[in-house]
Amino acid sequence: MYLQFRDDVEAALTAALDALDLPTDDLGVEDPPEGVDAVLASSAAFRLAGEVGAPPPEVAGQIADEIDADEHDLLAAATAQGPYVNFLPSDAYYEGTVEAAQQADFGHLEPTGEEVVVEHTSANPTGPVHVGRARNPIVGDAVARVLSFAGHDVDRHYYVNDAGRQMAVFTWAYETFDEDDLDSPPERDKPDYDLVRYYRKGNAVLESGDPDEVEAAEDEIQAIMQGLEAGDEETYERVQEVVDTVLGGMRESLDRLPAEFDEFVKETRFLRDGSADDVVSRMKELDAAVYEEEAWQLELDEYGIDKNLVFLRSDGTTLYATRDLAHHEWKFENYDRAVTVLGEDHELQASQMNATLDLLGHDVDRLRQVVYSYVNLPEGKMSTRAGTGIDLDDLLDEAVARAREEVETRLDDRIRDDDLTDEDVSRIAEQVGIGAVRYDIVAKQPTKAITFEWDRALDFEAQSAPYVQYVHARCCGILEEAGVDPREAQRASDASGETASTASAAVAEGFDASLLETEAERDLVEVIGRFPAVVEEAAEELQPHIVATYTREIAETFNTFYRECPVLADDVDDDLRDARLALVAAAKHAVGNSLQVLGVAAPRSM
RNA sequence: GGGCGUGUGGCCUAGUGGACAGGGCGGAAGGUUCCUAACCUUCAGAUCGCGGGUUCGACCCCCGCCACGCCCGCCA
Repeated sequence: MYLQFRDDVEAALTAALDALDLPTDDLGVEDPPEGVDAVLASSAAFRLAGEVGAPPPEVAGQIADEIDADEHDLLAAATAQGPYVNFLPSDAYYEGTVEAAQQADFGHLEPTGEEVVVEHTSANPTGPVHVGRARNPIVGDAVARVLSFAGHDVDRHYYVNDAGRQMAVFTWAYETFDEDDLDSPPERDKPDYDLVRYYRKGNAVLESGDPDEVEAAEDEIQAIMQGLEAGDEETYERVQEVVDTVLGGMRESLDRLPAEFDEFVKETRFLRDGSADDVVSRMKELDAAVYEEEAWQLELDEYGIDKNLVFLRSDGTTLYATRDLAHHEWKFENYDRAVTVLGEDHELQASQMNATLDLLGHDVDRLRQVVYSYVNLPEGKMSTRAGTGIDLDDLLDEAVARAREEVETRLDDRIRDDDLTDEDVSRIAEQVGIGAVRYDIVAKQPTKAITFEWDRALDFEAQSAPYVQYVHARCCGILEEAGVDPREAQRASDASGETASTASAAVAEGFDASLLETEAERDLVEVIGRFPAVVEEAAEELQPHIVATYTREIAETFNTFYRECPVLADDVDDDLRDARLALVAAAKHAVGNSLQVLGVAAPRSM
């Protein structure tokens, strides 16, 4: 409805400017500040003042006068307020918004038919996922969700680095050492925690072991790398055993977020199917290709990159970057667009790859990156190899434990008589704890640096997931109290909008939105109405934190409504009650679905 | 040294060149016979890193500087 309103405003504005014989290329449509009684406004008068030869307020007046609101159903009036033209919504707009938000799939945009692959996380399978990288799966999953909401056909990929030196080291170490050689038992009974000990042991030996031992190890590591490059099946099997085992453990941790993948794309695939060789041969033909110091390189000066990209070693083997090029050509073949979520330390690489793909004749506009900076500890970086850092599992466990504590202390002075079961307590602890972690990360611009602190990451008050989740629970509480099955309602918002719930449909029947006339109610309708536009913008910009900002706003607005507008009180007239109930259902969908975009659970009770 | 990114009250954070820079935490003071107080209300607190410039108008664009982070391997 908001999007339609925006179309109407643009049409009306264009027509008015045409009638006044003014240029229509800059409509200046924007969101008015808080306290202004309009859904949209235009600042075009500022720029047109010179042309008209009159001060902006006068121009705004002329434009407003030229607009006939009656021509547009959703528009009540266009009024000049100082230099601005404000567009006020009609009753039909409020009615339509509340109506539209009754649908469980509220906020999903029209299918675009565009196939998009979102690659994220792609951490080397060397050990447990730690918090330093946790931004990647959380931001990546949210990006995938927001694109999906925006109507795209989304696949999520994890690119598995199984062909590099790290995995060769790991394989050698795993095959060489025994449990007896290791210093300590695994920190958890999980394969990634088990095997990372071999990786650490191997690296320690390589760094400061007996020279003969190190030399023998290097020979073995080289043999493994050469074997992979040559497509030797036995070597491949040996490495895969380590890769798949560790990856299995990492997946379990990622699933908790949840961050799930449609495909784990292995680097060795592009070695085995010949596509890495193929891209190498085409690169050699490029004008920018040079053969220096026995290695094939690419000069990328024309892209402002003064560092040559080596794409074939002097021993004839490929590099990570080469294989990644083959990987991206594969993406281009199979998808319309590709989004990669990567750490800031990979930016140069990404720009080199972009430049190379461009040289190879690809349309690099189809490729976009979302860059985030790593989460550090107050004492410094986290490292799998060194074993410094906080494991994601530990963070999530602690989050859930603290949330549980919180639920239990609140149990005593609970007003609501809803008899939370032990299962409810566990469910809430899980939803709130993990939600808080996700929200804390997804709500910030990914380029901002984060220093990890327990208390900051696990604050359950104010601008946090629980604040928003609580609003959802309040909505569910009211609906339940009114006789609407909360599980129906819940399922509706979980089902990615396949079917509207019967419960919500029942609420939608016969309400009169014009009864919603207090400021608190109108504000709430207006904020709910913006949700599709928020999804649209977040998808366009690949910035899920925009949705997080929105959830805070709608939560705040709902809380004001909640305080000022009783729904089920005895002295509330039946018609008003129905209208408000519809509004609550609308809010529930807007809040629930915006949380869903972020991958944060929407609890039906807290 | 070069490239990229970040810099908003004590702390964290939002902010398409346009209507008084929004929130939150922490601090101070209040609110629950009423649909969940993980809530709400009020107060104090800002030279938007610094200096220039463009513009009718700059946190936002341009130039210079400072601080911090990341990168600059025939590693991944």
